[in-house]
Amino acid sequence: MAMRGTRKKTADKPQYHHGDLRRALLDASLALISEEGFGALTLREVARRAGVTHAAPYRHFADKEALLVAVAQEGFRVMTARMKERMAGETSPEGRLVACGVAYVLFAMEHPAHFRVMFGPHFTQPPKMGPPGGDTDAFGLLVDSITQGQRAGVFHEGEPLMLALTCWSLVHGLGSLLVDRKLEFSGVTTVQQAEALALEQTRLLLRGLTRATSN
Amino acid sequence: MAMRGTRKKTADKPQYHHGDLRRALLDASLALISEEGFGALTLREVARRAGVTHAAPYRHFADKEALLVAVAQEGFRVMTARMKERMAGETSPEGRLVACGVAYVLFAMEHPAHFRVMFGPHFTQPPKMGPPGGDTDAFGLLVDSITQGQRAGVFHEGEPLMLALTCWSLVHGLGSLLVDRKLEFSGVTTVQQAEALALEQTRLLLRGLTRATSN
DNA sequence: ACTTGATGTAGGCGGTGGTTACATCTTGCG
DNA sequence: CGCAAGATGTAACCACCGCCTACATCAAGT
Repeated sequence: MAMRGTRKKTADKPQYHHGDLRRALLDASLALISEEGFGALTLREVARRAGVTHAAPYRHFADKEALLVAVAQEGFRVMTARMKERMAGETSPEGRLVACGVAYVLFAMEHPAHFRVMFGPHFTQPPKMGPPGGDTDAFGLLVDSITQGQRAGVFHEGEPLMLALTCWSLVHGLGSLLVDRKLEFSGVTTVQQAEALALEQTRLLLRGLTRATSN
Repeated sequence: MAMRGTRKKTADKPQYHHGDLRRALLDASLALISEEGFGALTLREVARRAGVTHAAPYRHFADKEALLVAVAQEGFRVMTARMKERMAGETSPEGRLVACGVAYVLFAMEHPAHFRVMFGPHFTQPPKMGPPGGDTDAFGLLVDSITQGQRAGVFHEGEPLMLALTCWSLVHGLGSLLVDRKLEFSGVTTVQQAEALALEQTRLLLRGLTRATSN
């Protein structure tokens, strides 16, 4: 009963069974969440989109939650990388902090499915992140940029954790509102508009963080 | 036969078999979301908790989404009322703005199920809110308090909509993080702690909003 | 070649869910 | 008192899901 070539419509390179099903499953999950929402994420539908049987994913993920955990971890890696990349171009503490926040919002806009999984309420156990300073420690980058600003004397004194939470709240709120399309009434839809808005908002908060200088 | 004593005492309307099934369904939905999460919200389980058959809810809600819409609208009413109540005690523009933000976060902590439904991503059509100034126009309260502060000369000039979006982002982010239990690592769990944190955060942002002179 | 392990297929089991059609009961009213 | 109308119960339909087992296929090493 050899039926070969059933799944591929075009005779692409005769890959292995699938080539990299694990990657394909992750991508299918992200596309599915982006297009149909979190509630539509189903192992069977993910397999369908990847062009395999509904049992195949179990060769790569123990169960549905394991798939979600993988998505979340990948999300934290990508987000942290984006932040580092964006902060690298800035030298001043203010610039680095703003870049950090803008990167967060940009990540939400460009990877909404990752964002939803990472911060959504559907985990029995929070996916463990790497050690402080690791490639998933996004929050550490934020705290560091604040303490550096304080050491440089440009930021107000105060508990760094609390200040970091404030910054996080701001960008997480903006990111969430954007991802969930609650700001469309205000005309903010494109990535560029979101970036501009993030820039304005983070600068406004920055004004409350910095010491006596006017402006 | 004894169906009279099973329900509430405040008989504002003649009560039928169940008394007020509509109310009971809403309450069951809220409890279910709070306890088991949004994904566990199922019409059948809601009916189960309300003590009726799984088809009974259709006498009160056209479908599952209609139930959610009702929850969301109620949420906006309650949130707006909470804001007004909390802002009433304040006279200064700064005080009113802070009260507005703190009320938002408190609402999220005290009504997490409402909050999730109101701002969650699972609506085919956003539930229509009442007219500006109505009992569901929470965002209007925010914008008003900002324009009043500008008129009084204590807030920085600038597009009120953009400033309002910034305030909204901050409190929405904090509310979301609290509701989704992402701040437990920092030890913030109780309502009082959340209120204190909201107060600090809004005041920090306020410092960026106010003009040079005042503290 | 032949074995072996990873990978994917075929099919099924037990269960849930939204929804509808129709029967039954309760209530308020004429 | 009896009945229409509304509120709830019963039963059923159909789709889908998560997970599991048995089996086929393929790539590669010896």
